[in-house]
Amino acid sequence: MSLGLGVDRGSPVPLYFQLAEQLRTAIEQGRLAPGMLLGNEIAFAARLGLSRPTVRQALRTLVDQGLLVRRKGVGTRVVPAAAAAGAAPRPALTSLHDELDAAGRHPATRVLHDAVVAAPAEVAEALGVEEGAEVRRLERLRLADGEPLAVLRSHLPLRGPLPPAADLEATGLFRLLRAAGVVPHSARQRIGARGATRSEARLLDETEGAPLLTLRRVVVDAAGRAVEHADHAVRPTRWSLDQRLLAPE
Amino acid sequence: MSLGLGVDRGSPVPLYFQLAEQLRTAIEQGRLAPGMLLGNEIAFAARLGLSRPTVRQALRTLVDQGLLVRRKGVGTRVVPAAAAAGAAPRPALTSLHDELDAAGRHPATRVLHDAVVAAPAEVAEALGVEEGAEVRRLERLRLADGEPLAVLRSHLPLRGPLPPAADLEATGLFRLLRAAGVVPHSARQRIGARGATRSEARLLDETEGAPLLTLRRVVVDAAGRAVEHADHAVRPTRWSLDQRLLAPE
DNA sequence: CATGTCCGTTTGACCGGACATACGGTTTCA
DNA sequence: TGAAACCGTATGTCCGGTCAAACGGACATG
Repeated sequence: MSLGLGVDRGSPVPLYFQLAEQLRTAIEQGRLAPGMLLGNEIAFAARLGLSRPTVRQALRTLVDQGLLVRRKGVGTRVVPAAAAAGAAPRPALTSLHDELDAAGRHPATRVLHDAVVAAPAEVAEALGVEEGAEVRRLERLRLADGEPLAVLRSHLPLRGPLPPAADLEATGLFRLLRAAGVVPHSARQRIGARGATRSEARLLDETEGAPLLTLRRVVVDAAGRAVEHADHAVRPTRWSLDQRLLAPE
Repeated sequence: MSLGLGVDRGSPVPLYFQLAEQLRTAIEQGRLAPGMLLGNEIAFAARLGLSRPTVRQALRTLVDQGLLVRRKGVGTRVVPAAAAAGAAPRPALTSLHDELDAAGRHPATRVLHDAVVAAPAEVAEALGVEEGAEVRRLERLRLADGEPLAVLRSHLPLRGPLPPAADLEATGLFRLLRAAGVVPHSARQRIGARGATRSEARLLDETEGAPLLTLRRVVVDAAGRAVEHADHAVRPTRWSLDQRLLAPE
């Protein structure tokens, strides 16, 4: 095979994970061409000194990510386009702040509004609190490289110690929540578009009615408690969603 | 447990799949409350007359879908919010036509343009053909319940028998491609927004500059060959993207 | 009273093997 | 010559078991 495949049993990193990572980089670097590869899981496992379940676990993660395709009676093939598509795992619940950070676009935040208000009907239902119950309303302006990027409107349930407003200008909301022990688990997200309101236009340096990308999401933690109800409006000329989709079987 | 759990060994449906489906419906119907459930995989497996790996395979699919959370030394818990979020598997590469169909919104299509043209630079690169090579350019107007919904612009590589234009008015492009033996495998998608051009506005019954949701995707098949380069513009007042996101570990 | 340690429990990782099923090419038969 | 039957091969499913790692509470210690 001449690929530098081989696992380190001394490492605390699970064997299946080591193997998956090595295969992924091999695919992305083009050292693994399309065609019948990795032929025969059993022989492959024997060559690596691993058991078949372990090898299968590694292959499965790559199949889940669309890098490999398995067919019964044939074998496991590499999807060549995966290399071009780059390392894009499943669409994940990410933080806009961290995303900008990772892209090297220097995020910054200005807190426009931060107060406890009575929950509007829609927010109350999404957060699982009674209508009119007190929630924290947060409105922020997110900038990237100094340019206005998005208006972020959030409603948070009043639970536990809340992050001080000052910190919100320094880092992202998700990171503060996580530091406070609130771990986001999953979210429902609706993506749409609409024209900018007058105030949004002023904040975002756009004209009234200019097209904005909208993200409405409800984030919950592992216990099922609502963490955040967000309603964001983003300048589509400065940011867009990039996703990788897999066809269902 | 008093849940109607039990697998049918006579069925051709895999045991782990039967179990996963039963657990999923139990969760969605609220028959499985949060708290420590399914306690102890080993006992659970014994109770069902299955082996632990089989049970774990069932649990894993549900964990992947965000319905369960496992913690070492604690157990496997049900995520209650999942019930509210509904049965939403990972974001999949779906067809707009089929999506409307499933929602009972009676999709229809008008072919506005269908011709072989020289590939523009961007399209050529995305499709993996040389710039200026011949590709099929397709422009369609998609309607839902008789109302204009989106302008669909596609570029298809000239390969194999192409679906006749007449069929395009009757059904979706994906279904025709699949019938022709071209199976979509994965796609990269970019979601944005912009103002409607004059011609789009006329087609969609909007005003010029009205905000539109844009989808740009490159679809590839399992062999890595590009299947379609699409550039769609959708009326956000009539349709929006609904997704369910999972937090990474 | 606070802190650190031990320990039972539960999932995580890994191994070996067995049989079923689907695919693709070959061989055989009409 | 064409189509049907056959067979090798690969993944899919399922089983049994072992050891490690992490969590949470009880216990002992300073």
